[in-house]
Amino acid sequence: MPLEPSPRSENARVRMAELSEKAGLPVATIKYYLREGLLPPGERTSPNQARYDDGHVQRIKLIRALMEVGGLSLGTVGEVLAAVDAGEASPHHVLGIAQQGITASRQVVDDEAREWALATVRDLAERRGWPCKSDDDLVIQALVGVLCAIREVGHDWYLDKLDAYAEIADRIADLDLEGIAGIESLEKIIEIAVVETVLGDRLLSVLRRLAQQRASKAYFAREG
Amino acid sequence: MPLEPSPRSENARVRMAELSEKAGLPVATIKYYLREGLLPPGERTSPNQARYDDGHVQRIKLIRALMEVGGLSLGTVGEVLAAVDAGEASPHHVLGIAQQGITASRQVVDDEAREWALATVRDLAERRGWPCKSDDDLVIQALVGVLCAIREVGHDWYLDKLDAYAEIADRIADLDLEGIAGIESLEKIIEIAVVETVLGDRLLSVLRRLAQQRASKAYFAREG
DNA sequence: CGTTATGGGAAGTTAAACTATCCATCCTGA
DNA sequence: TCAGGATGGATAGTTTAACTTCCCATAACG
Repeated sequence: MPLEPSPRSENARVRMAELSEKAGLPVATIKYYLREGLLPPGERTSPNQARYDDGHVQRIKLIRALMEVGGLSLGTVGEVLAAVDAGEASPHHVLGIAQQGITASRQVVDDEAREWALATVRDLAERRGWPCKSDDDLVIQALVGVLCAIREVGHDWYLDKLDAYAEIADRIADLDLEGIAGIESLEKIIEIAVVETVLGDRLLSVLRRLAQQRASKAYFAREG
Repeated sequence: MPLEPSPRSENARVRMAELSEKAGLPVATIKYYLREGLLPPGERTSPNQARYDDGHVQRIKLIRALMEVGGLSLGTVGEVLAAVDAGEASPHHVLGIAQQGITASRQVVDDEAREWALATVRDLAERRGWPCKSDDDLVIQALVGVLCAIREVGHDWYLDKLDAYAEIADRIADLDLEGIAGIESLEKIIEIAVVETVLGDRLLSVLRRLAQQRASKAYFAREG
């Protein structure tokens, strides 16, 4: 057991083996993330040695959370984190990337359907006073895709409730904003926005499932 | 152009080529889905010929929507649809499968963290009057995973808002239930529940993003 | 009755996300 | 100081998912 030098201080500069242990990932995987640029290189101590710190551990945990909980691909995580690091002008843009990454390659082919969806979105946005400038905004595109999918699957009735869901979305957004209020660092704001939405989407979806159980139990008031 | 027999009635029994066209998928892919059992076999017209109907088209569209919009893997789609077909006793169970499929393989390793998350969930459920019987329920497990991920990533503050999000989840669930009220066929109910939640999660997440743009614009009241 | 399509299955492909193996240093404990 | 395990860096190999391609014996069409 030749190694155990660092006195385990709170923000220790550790080497690969310990980073691997703290992060709960095999060394080979961490090396892979380094190669892919998802993880910044360690701090050099000699031409071919390096140390890693708590920032690396946090970064790895964020990567895994975005993948495992948020369902993003490693590639999308890379794009999102790169945008975060770059302090990309607006959170919207960064979140657009994540959104795009989640709602994978679904560009609607049927022109008529896309036209209908676009009109629906514009109407909704106007009713709620939402910004809806460019039709080719990533988020708008995603919404168009979702709307078309719901229609294709034959559940148009569901769209009658669009306004009701939109109102709820407004309340969620207000809540989300509280998490950002008072923070100045743009980079921090963007990271919070990413966590809040990517993980928060999942959180809300699970809570929704639990609430559905409560609701259906109350409604049917029999075995369930 | 040797074929064009069916008079294009509304619910025609078509053959592979036309099914492929209506569904917008290559023949080979449809054959693959048949092999995998995601699609029921066509109606035989001779020992090795078959016809397909609108049910097949709908099924394919559902599969694609669940994959592309809902982000489920083909395997998860298969499990979910099998459960739907089997008229699996409760919608909860079916949705649990989907939930599990979305929030991939994230079983928390750290015992202490899991214990904390479980306690948090139980408290929350009690406050809201939610059912929370078995700790090993798939949905509970998913929630535990999400909670741990949020904590690991260092955004504990986010969890202070758990109750606020839970309240919103309750309102969503009530809305969701409207879509099911009045339908008797259990199988239909389950399908609606699946569509409402898998596609509905995504719908809500996109609406949320749009609402966030509105909210942040209003809050910062400057460029963004 | 010759051409084209079909159902069915085996094998090949592509991409993502790792995992394994090398090897020339490096570092550490005896 | 020096032997042996660890490290950084790179290349090649693995595994799984989701298709695609290919093939062939049988069917259907004109």
